[in-house]
Amino acid sequence: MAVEAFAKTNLMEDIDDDDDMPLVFKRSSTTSKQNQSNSSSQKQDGRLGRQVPDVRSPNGQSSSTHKVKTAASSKASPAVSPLTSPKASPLSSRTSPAPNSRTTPAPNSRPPSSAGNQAKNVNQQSNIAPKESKQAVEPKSESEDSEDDKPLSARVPSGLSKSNSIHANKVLGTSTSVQKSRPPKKEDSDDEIPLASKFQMKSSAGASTSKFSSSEEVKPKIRQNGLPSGTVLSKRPPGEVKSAAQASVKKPRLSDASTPVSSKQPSVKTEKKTEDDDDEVPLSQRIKKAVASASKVSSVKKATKVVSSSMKKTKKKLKKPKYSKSSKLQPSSGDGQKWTTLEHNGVIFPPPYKPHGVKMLYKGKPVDLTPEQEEVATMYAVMLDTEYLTKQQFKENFMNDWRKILGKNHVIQKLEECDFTPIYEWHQSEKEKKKQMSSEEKKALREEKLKQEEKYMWAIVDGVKEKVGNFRVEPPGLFRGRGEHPKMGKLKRRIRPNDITINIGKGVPVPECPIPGQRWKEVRHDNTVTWLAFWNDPINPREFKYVFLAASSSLKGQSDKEKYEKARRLKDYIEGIRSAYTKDFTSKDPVKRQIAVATYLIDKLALRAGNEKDDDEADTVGCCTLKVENVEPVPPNILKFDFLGKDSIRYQNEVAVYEPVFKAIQQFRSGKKGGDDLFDKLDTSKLNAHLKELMPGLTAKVFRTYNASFTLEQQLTKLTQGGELADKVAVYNVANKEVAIICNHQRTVSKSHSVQISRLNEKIDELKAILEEFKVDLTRAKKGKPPVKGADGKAKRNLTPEALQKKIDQTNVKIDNIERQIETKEELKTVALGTSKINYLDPRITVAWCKRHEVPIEKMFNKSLLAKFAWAMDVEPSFTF
DNA sequence: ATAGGGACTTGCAGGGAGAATC
DNA sequence: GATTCTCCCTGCAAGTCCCTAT
Repeated sequence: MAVEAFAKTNLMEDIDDDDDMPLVFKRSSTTSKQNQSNSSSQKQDGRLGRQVPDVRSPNGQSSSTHKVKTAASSKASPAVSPLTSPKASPLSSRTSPAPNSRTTPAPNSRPPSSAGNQAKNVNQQSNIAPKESKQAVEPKSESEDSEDDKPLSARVPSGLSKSNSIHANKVLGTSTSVQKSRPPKKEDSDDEIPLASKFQMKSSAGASTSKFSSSEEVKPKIRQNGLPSGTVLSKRPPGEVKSAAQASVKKPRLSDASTPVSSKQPSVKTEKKTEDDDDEVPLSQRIKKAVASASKVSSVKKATKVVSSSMKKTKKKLKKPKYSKSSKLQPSSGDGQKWTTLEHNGVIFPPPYKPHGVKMLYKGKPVDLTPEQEEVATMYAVMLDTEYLTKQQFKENFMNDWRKILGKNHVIQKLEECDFTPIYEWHQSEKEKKKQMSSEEKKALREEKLKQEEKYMWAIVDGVKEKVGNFRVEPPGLFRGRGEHPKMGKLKRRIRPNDITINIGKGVPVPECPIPGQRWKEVRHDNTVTWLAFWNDPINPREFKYVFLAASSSLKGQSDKEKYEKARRLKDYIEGIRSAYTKDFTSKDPVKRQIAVATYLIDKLALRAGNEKDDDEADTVGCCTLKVENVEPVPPNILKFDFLGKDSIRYQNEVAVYEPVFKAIQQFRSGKKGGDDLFDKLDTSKLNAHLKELMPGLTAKVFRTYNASFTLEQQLTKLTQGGELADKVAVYNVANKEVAIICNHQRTVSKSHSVQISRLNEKIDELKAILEEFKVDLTRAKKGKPPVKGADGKAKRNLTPEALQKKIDQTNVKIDNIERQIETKEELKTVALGTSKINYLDPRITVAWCKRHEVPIEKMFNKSLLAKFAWAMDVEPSFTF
């Protein structure tokens, strides 16, 4: 507990430290006051004729300007944007607009590839012949860099769209044309920089990190992670590798309580020493250490067998051992060990139910309910104004579960006779009361909550204080499945300590069970996993709910980095992969043919893999589970996609594909019914197994990351033209939007959307009326006449024609601005930008771009993202994905 | 080879804080 | 100062993919 107090102190210091000063990447000392000072409520894309949402700095300062001209030039508009979208259809200009323009952006909004790309596609035939599919595709060397780095659609030659010439593209995926020159490899990755020197870079780096003095490094005994940029220096670096002894620990079985983690748990102090020692060792050396020790023990450890053998395989196939090193030997994935010491305080439970005593009605009469019955009734009552209550499935499931609590002979028998309104109204008034609380009261409440939760918010992982992600146990409620989920409305019962398994380091105190008289279900000491606790999902008892560290933790950061490194590695293989699947479009082996087409769709359209689903899940599909009815071939070569994907989000798209793909799809469909599997010889494990043969570690989802990050970088490179800070921010948002569209990241239109739009339209009307008056006054002023009286009947000031003209111009600008605002709002009303930023865009692209263009990184990343991407902050400005 | 357990990432919605606007 | 708007955070559902047992 002394530890905790101590750590807390440091935490507070660190927090105090971090907030106010923006981390600004500068190339010269002149970096822009001007950058920061461009302030207005909106920024616009002048040429585009639309606005881009404002981006605020963490202190809330708006950084937009009204005079964004170059931000996204006409070229920048997605409507005419070139090349990067995987949805970009070769026949885009021919494809008729789909009913839902949001979900079918590609055919209509994607332009042909740029002239440059056409040129690049001239020499299509690859030097690299398609490999036998049993062999990993040869990664191409850096010097072979070609257009194949691009997402497939980015490479689709414009000739097709212009001339509808499929033949022009027949060797799709095999081009080796020259892409614009890249920086030398050594600049590409900071992986090769020894950790120690990275730290030096950080602490002595110029403007961007100068506010963090190196003295911070020696400050805390327990270093703290999970804070934004300010704490970068004191956190355990993502690339850190365990010491030899740590790395050699056997991977234990989950249930193995005798996990051979060092039996003598070091105190935090001791731990710190170990850490510090390790910190002094450059990453490369530590990797060697880890390799040596890992190889020593692996042969005798049962649990590590698989990993070891796959490592061998990997090493053989990989041309670039650095990847195998970084992805296989670092702590988060090496021999399976994720941590050496782990301390935390367990989880916090929701408060027990407090009965309110408000009686619901049954057949118009008040009913007495026990607290337990009332609790469930209240869960339902508070949802009266949601869509769920229009769904029969929800009501049925609810009633079935509630009935169990009411008991067989309860007066309440039929849901239709229930009137929950009194409880609903009580709940509404409680909400209103809460809303009406003064800000002091609210603050006090918040602080009280924080005080209760503080101890659960942090874990100490290998001596580093890390934020815990979800330390609150989920409260009971009614299950809100998405789409038509068969289990919606079922009661999610209360989770108790004896449902929860705790994972914690050996030799440290087991978290106290916060509910007196109860105990944890189990305590494990499994250092091969990152979860701190889990319980069985009451809705799907076969599934689990985990408590993990927060996204800002080193553990998460490390795996995040590995994810992007893997995607980045794909660019070295993509050419071979594409030529391999292109060849297989016409393979006689139906399995090969299906794999080829599926891979093509995943590559081209960023589809998800599509695992099989049970009957008790919502009926959604991904690539491998597409049904015949989900893909309609429209001759000569259009595929119309329409299906519900993850979260029951509809995917609608019309894409022109190459003839062999089109034919293959027709063939896969023939003789099948609408509900039959399109890829009947395929599932995700077969597909992924195949992909792994092409590139170690490759799975379907890597394509999504690759295409998203690649598109971002392409768009940024293409669209950034200097200009004001706001222009650049606008460019970034345009690029971000491209990616969101590719990935089909949608959101529901906000309730207030139409109100907002009509308000803006009203404003425009008002301004137009004013404009007309000014015009009349101007004509009169030119004739030396006084202005007409205002709408209020009052006389107006005499103005010179020049002054009036100025007013007219200003009003026109205002009208333009609002019109763009409307356009942007409409464009983005169903597009969610955040998801791609959080999950798909390699933050190093953004950071490097910010550094190159002197954009403060917090214009792009909010506080959470800064913390999550702490590992990416020291990337070189020359970084390319 | 396959099913299913297990661990982790990805995704959307809702609510609240605080900034912007009136 | 009140109201509106935006953005961010949190919650938790729903995916992916690996691994092991059969």
